[in-house]
Amino acid sequence: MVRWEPGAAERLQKAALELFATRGFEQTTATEIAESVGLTERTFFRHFSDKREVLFFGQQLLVEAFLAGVDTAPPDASPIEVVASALQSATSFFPDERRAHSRSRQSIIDQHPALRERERHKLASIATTVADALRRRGVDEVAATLAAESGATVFAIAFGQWIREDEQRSLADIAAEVLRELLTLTAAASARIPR
Amino acid sequence: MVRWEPGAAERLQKAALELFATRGFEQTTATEIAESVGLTERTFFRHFSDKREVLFFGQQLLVEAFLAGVDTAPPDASPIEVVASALQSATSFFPDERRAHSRSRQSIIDQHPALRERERHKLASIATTVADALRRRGVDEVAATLAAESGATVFAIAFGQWIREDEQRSLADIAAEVLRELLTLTAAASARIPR
DNA sequence: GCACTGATGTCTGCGACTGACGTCAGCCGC
DNA sequence: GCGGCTGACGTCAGTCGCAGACATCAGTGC
Repeated sequence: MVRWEPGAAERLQKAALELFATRGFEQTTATEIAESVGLTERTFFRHFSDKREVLFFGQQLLVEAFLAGVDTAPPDASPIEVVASALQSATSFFPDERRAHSRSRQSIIDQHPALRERERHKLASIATTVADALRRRGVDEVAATLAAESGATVFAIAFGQWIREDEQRSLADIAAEVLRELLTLTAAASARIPR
Repeated sequence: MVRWEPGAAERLQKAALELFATRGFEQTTATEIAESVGLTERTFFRHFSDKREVLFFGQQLLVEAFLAGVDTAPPDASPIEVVASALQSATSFFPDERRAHSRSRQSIIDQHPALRERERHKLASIATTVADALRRRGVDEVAATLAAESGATVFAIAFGQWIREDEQRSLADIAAEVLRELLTLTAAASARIPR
């Protein structure tokens, strides 16, 4: 007989997701989430630094997928090529089986400005992490930031498209196309904006 | 004899800036800010939706500067050219006289994750607004988002460079160079990442 | 057995924010 | 010039997010 059920954080996250979906984010208190899985509010805040964070539990794995993609890029790859590699690695983190789950999770986030703010922050911190990794490869400050932020933008756009109701393509395919569109866009401008 | 001094929001912002700089953001309560200018906490929250927002009072003018730049771009301009125009317009919003003030304000923001989160959110909402304006010009969904987010990234990088201690160039000049670097980066990749 | 650790509960308090309601100068129509 | 209306503020009371301090006790190692 164990004193506590294991996996408290996971149970809290699952319960939070359900409660947010039914009652809404603001109408759900941390105490309710905790007690619905037999824990107290205090324990909730031991696992998550704030109430919003419960929705982002596990994101570290996505960050690591990005970094793995950076590391597997060939040594002579240009910054954007490295980012393309990171995108391919990161997108494989979302197989089609996760699509439905991602959709419902996203619909909660989209409904609450505070959650969108946190989501943006998470994306930005991924970009920062990727930029650091690029700098370690010798890419200069500005180029590293530009490339990493562009990658994050491409990821966000592709993800948004991936969870649309009528979308069939894989996230990786969509991301590759969006990146291609970015290159097309800038190429068109490059000819017309002189030094 | 007037019942209240005018410009409550401005006075609150000024007081908040000073208190945050001396005591720190978390160590300053909304009540303290309000009472330091002869108002109550309740009035503080009537002017600002939350405590962080007091630092971003007036940002609407920056958004309008971006939009003005979008509107003054020639009708046949490519999306990135429109963004370049928006950047030139927005950067003129920060003449060199504002550099010192921007620096001290930024040092407060940089010290508190919650404030950085809000700042990111503001930047993202600027990008969203610019993307909407691009769409109204007939630019398609993905291209509009990509161009607008790229513009926001360029702005953020340029702004960060502009407030460095040893920096002498104008914000507009820095932004133009950063944008040029983005085009160079993507051009290099465009040749090597096939369709 | 026995000390030690780590995840949890309990208690308590602060501060961010909100809704409801009261106040009163200035403006506006008559 | 008078009465009603409005808008900016104050007052009061409440909820909830979040954190510090300390107690509890199953499991683990010795």
